Amino acid sequence: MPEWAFRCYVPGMTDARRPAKKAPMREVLAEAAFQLFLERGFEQTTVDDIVARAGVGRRSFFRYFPSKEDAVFPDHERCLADMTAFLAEAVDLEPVEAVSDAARLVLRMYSANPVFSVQRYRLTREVPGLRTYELSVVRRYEQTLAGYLRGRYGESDDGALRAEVIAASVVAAHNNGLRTWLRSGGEGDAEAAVDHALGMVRRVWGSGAAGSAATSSADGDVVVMVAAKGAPMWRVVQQIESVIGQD
Amino acid sequence: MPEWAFRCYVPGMTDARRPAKKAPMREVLAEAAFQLFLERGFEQTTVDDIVARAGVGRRSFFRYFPSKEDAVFPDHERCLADMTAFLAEAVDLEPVEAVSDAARLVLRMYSANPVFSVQRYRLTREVPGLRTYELSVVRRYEQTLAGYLRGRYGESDDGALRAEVIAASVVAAHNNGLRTWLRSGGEGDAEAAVDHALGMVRRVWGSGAAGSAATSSADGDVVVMVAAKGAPMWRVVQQIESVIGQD
DNA sequence: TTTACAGAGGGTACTGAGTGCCATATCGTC
DNA sequence: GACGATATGGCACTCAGTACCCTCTGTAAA
Repeated sequence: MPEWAFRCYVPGMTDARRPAKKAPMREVLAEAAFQLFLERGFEQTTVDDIVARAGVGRRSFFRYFPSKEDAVFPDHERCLADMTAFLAEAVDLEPVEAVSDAARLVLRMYSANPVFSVQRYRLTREVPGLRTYELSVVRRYEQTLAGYLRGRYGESDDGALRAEVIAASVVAAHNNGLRTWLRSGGEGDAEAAVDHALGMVRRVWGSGAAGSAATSSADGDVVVMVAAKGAPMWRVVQQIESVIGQD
Repeated sequence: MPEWAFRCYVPGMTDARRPAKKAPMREVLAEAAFQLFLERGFEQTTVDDIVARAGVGRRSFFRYFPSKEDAVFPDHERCLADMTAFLAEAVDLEPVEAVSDAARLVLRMYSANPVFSVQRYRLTREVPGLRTYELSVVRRYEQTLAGYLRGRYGESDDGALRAEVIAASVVAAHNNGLRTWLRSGGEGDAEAAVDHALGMVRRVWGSGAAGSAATSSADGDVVVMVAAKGAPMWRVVQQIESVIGQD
């Protein structure tokens, strides 16, 4: 575990990565905590153990991390802020594209520190308390995406419902790709795995899919297509895309 | 809060609802806890308060509930078991239909005790700890659905990915409908709200949608349709459905 | 009837997370 | 040097959750 894993934050939307002349206590604590968690396990490590290794007072830990779990995910707050900022600017993007790109910000945070991310993934898988904590983090991302989509879709056509379902789909697809990469030990191509997973969501829900497809079909607006009886709808969609040369 | 709210469990798949001659301690505890949570708040109520009102020893509380939060959701374990049992039998249903019906089991648990469900909803909304706990419960439902879909879809065509995205969509749609009903104070039609929400998911992901549609179009397999440039894919799907007389 | 046993509940003491309060640096500023 | 602000340490407390052991009660075998 290189100590810079706790210092450098990559999605680089805000003012991160000042060289940090005195190794801020937050990072010292996060590193000490994570090393101990790897050595003896999360539940077997007390906050007293952490502050002892970090050489600081116990009270200081809770000044920087509201709970022991927070020390395992020291970067999500910033990433969430970046996502919010990104979406605030994303007014001209197609909505599903926008939230897909927003999800990619999270992926980039993980893939920037593969070793750390993989170790954390294995740790989180083992500890129920960390799994629950991670759920609450993921939920905040999902609500951020849903809030954005609600704003874009407005009240029309079950906008709120559509926003929530799409947000859930994007998060599920993103996490599927991310976990595939994490299970590989950080060896494969994380971007490709997530792009592939998000592609399925974009094809089903995105308006860019049909839009650019129609544009790329020089003949105009008429689509003629043959569908087999009993074909599932997602396959029909795939078929439309292949007919009109999408993807 | 009628005391039967803690006794009668409705989705009735297993051996529930024995009259319970001596008011089992688990229900006594759940009711005492819930009343206290409503009176003075969740965090302001200690386990000692609960066992004092229930007139039992402190140790007994943790024999029936692994944590304080569990006392707020005393019925989910059983509902989860019912869902698992239901899906184990659902081999002939179309997969998306099956998980939609499975989700309706959860809804039925809520709508069986409207007053209790609405009070719990308001309580959960206020208490971060309960929100997090609820997330972990919802996640278990979602994983149950995803596991079933994985089994149905197999390894082909990104089966695992599709399973997770659909499970997430179904859960999101279900929760949207459920929350709509809960926010209404339990006045509206819960089934209708959830059916409507699940309909959107079924139309997009279900194979029954395209299947029965193609079947109902007497002309055969050829679908001719006109799509406007830049139309969103979900609207294209809607259009296909209306063209071939679906829904 | 006595004994053995099992299962439900009660009691006590302990660990450890998280909080509130106050004391103590440390640092820049006037 | 005085002063206020911010960062940190120390202490005491509450409370959730657990380990261990006790009592009681009902039941079945001897």
